[in-house]
Amino acid sequence: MLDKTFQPDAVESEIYALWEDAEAFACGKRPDAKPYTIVIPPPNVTGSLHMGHALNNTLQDIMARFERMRGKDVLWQPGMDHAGIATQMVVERQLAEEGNIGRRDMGRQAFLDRVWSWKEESGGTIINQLRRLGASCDWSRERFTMDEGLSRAVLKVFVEWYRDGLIYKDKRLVNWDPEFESAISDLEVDPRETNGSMWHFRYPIVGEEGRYIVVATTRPETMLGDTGVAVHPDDDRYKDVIGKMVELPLVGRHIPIVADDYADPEQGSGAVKITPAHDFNDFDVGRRNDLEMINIFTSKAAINENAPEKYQGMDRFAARDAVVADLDALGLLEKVEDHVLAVPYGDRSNVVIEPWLTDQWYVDAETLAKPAIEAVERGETVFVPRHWENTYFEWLRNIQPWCISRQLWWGHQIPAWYGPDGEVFVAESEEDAQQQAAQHYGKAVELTQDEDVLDTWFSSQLWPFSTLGWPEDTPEVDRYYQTDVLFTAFDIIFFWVARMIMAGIYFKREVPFHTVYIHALVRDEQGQKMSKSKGNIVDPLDLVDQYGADALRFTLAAMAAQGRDIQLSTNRVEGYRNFGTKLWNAYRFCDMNEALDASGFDPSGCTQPVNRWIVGETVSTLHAVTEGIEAYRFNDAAGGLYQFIWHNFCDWYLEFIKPLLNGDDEDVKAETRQTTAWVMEQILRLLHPFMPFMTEHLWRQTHDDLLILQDWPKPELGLADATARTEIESVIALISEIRTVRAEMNVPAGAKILVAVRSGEVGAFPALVDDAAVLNPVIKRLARVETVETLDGDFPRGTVQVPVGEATIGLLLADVLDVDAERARLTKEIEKATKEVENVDKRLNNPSFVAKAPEHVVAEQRERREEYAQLIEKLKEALKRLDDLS
RNA sequence: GGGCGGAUAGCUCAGGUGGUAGAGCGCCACGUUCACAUCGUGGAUGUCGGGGGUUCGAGUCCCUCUCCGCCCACCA
Repeated sequence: MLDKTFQPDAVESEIYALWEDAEAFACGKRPDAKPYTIVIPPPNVTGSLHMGHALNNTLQDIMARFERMRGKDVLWQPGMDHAGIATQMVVERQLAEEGNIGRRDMGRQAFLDRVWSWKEESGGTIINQLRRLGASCDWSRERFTMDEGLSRAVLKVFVEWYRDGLIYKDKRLVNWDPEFESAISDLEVDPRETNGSMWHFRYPIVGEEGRYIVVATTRPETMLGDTGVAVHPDDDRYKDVIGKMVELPLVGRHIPIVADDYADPEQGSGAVKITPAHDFNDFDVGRRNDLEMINIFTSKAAINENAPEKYQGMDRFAARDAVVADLDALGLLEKVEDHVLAVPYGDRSNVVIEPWLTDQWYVDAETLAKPAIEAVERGETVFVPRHWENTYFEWLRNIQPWCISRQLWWGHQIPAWYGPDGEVFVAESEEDAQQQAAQHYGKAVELTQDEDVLDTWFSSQLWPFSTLGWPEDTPEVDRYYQTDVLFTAFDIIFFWVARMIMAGIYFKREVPFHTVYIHALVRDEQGQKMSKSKGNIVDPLDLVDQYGADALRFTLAAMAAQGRDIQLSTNRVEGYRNFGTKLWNAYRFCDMNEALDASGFDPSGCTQPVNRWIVGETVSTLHAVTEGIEAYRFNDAAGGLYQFIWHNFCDWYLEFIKPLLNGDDEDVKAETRQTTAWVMEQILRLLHPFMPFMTEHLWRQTHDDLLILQDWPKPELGLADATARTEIESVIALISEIRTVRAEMNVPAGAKILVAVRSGEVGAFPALVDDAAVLNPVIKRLARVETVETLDGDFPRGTVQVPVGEATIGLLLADVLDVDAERARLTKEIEKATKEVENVDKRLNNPSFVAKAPEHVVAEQRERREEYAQLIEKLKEALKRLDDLS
C-alpha cells in the first residue's frame, strides 16, 4: 500500500537511474523512426541552475518526452559552453584568493592547465542539476565547446570565412574593457542611466586674444586627446573661425576648428570637441577631416605617455577631477550642469567601457545576415510567438561588424600566424601555416600565433551541427540536422539565435531549426528580475527539495503562456504539488478497489453511461493535450490535464463509481474497474511529460517496463458518446442544484433529505425516480437524498422548489424550511433571470440584429430567452405556492 | 529618436478565426461520508486602462490618449 502522499526525494533519483540504466534517453534506438532533435542551449560551465534554466529545460523535456512517446527517434543534445570571460574570471579570482601569482606571471600554458583542472573538478555542476529536474538529455552525447571536435569546427569556420573574405583584421575603435583588458562586442556593453555632469570648457582661439570657443563634455579627461573642434558649416556664429586653430588648454597643442555636419547647432554651444581615439562619433569626424588620432589611455584606462606628464599614470577618473580643477583654476571652466547620460558598462566586469583604438578581428556580419533575413522572411524558421521576428529583423538589418577577438587566454586561440614582417597566415594548423609561409617567403621562417582567443559565441553559433560531429561527415549530422525546435529566452536572440541561423545557412545550406520558441523571463513575486545583488533569487533546487521536481515542472509549464515575464510564486508550486497529491490519492483509491488492471479492455465496449462518459472525456483531454503541446501552448495542455484529472476524474467520476463498486451488480463492477484502470493509465501517459517522476513511479506499481518508453495514446475518434455525455451532465446538474439549495437553505451538511417529483414530471428524472437504475444510488449519495417520492398532487407545505431543466424537483424540508429565507432566495433568483431576459430582449428587439446576425446566433438567443422565461415562471409558481401555504 | 510588449475578479494571470468573461490562489459559510484536510461542498467579487470608430454585436478588429515594462540607437 502506498503512503498517503508522494515522497519525491525518496524516489526521484532512483527513477532517474532506472531511465539512465535503460538508456531511455539515448537516440538512435529507433532507426526506422523519424528523428526529432533539440539542441540544449549550452549552459556556461561555470553556471548553476537558475529559474530560467528550469523553465527552458522543462519545456524542452516536455517536448522530448512527448515526441519520444509518439515514437520518434529523439535526440536531445546536451552540453556546455566554455564561457570565455566568465570562466577565466572565476579562475583568476580563485588564484587571487589563494594569494597566488596572477595569470600573466604564471604564463599561458600553466594558466590554461589550471582552468582545465578547475573545469574537471568544479565545472558543470549544472549538468547534475538538470538531472534532478528530470531532463531526458542523451548524456552519452554530452559535448563541450572546447572539445577537440568542436574546436576543429571552429578552426574550419574561421579559415573558411577568412578565405571567403568574411573575416578580416581591422584597426578601429572597439569597446574596451579595462578590467579584462580585452575588447568586447557591442552586445556585451550595457548602457546604464547615470546622473553625471556636463562640463563646459573654453578653448582659446589662437591669434584672437580673449576669444574662446566653448565646448561641452561628459568626459573631461578625454580633452587631453582632443585633436580638433567641429562646428556646423552653416552655423553663422562660427563661420569666421573655421580653419583657425585653438590652443588646447593644459596640453598646449594647437588644433584646428573644422566644419562638419556632425556638429549640431542646437546642442550646447554648437561647437564640439573632437577626440578621435576615444569616441565613436569623433572617430568618424577625425577620419573625414584628417585629424590626428592620439591615444591617451593605457589598457587599464590610466593616462599614458601621450598626455602631459602631470596626468600620466592617473586613473581616468582621477584624471577627470584633475583636468576639471586645472581648467577651473585657469578660468576656462564656463559652467557645470547636471546631466543624465547612459554610461557604457561591461556586462560581466561592471566597469565603464572605453572606446579604444586597437587591431581586432571582425566578421562581416552584414553579408552573412542577408540570407538569414531572407530565410525567416520565407518562413523557413518561424518564431513563436511570431512578433519576435521583428526583433530579429531589426537587429540583422542594422547589423555591425562583429568583433570576435578577445585578449583572453581561455577559449579558442585564433588560428592566425605572423611572419617576421607581420605577414599573416590563417590556417587550420600550424603546419599549414608553415607551409603557406614557406611558399610566401621562399623559405621556412619562425611564425608566432596570434595571442588572442575568439568570442565565446563564435563557437556557440556552430552548436546545432558541431555537436553532431561536423565538420566530419558523421551519420549524426545527416540524421539529426536540421534540428527541430530551439527553446530560448529573448535576451539571446542576437547573441546566439541569429548567429546560429547565419552560420547554419552558410555551412549547412539549411537553417538550423524550423521553430524558435521564445519563452518568458522568470521574475520573482514582485516582478523583479532575479539577481544576486537584489538577493531575490529563488533557487529551483530549493523548490525541488521542498515540493518535488514534478511540482516545479508542472508550475512552469502551466505558466509558460505568459508574455515576457513569469512571476513565480511558491504558492503556485505548492498548489501543483497538491495536484500531484490529488492524483496520487486517486491512484490509491484505484488500488484499494482493484481498479488498476485494464488488460484486454476495450473502451469502446462500455455499456454504462458513467463509463462511456469518462472514456469520452479522456479522449477529448487527449486531443487537448496533444494539440496543446504541438502548438507549444504548454499552459493549455497543463490546464486541460489539471481540469480533467482533478475535476472530471476525481471530483465526479470517482464519486460516481463508489456506489457502483459497493453495489452488487458484478457486470457493472467489472466494467467500472476496468474503465477506471484504463483512464488511470491514460492519465499517467498524458501527464508523464509534465510530471515524469510520479507518473513513472505509479506506472511501475503494476508494470515491469518503463512509462517513458510507452506509446502516447492514440486518438480513438469513435469513443465520444453524446448520449452518455448528455445524460451524465444532466445528472451532474441535478446534483449540483440540490447541493446549492441545501447550502443556501442551511440544511446541515450531514442531514439526508426527502425529495419529491410530481407524477407528470417523472420522465425528467429517470435515474432519480427509479430505484433499480444504476445511477440511482449515485445521485442519492452525492446529493445526500434519503428517499424520493412521486406526488400526484402539488408539493406540500415546507417544500423548496428547484427548477431543473424542464421540470421541478421538490426538497421536502417540512418544518425545517425557513419560509422567509426561501422567499428571499426565490426573489433573488427571479431577479437574476429577469435581468438575463432583458439582456437577450435588447438584442432580439433590435431588427438589424435579427436581420443580419447568423441564424444560429439568433436561434441561440431565442432559446436562451425561452429558457429563462420558463425558469422565471417556475420560480414565480414556487413563490406563489410558498405564500399560499404559509 | 525607432521599435516591441503589457493594462481583464483582492493577487498572479488565461482568454488562436468578433456572439456577450474564466482559472489558480486568496476570501466567506458549511463539512472529520470508508482515496485525499497537500481535502470536500457551496458562495461572493469584474463600467475587460480612458476616449472614439467599424459592426446587428468588440475583452477580442482599427484610430487615439494615459500609465507601466523592455529592446535598439543616440546623448558635445
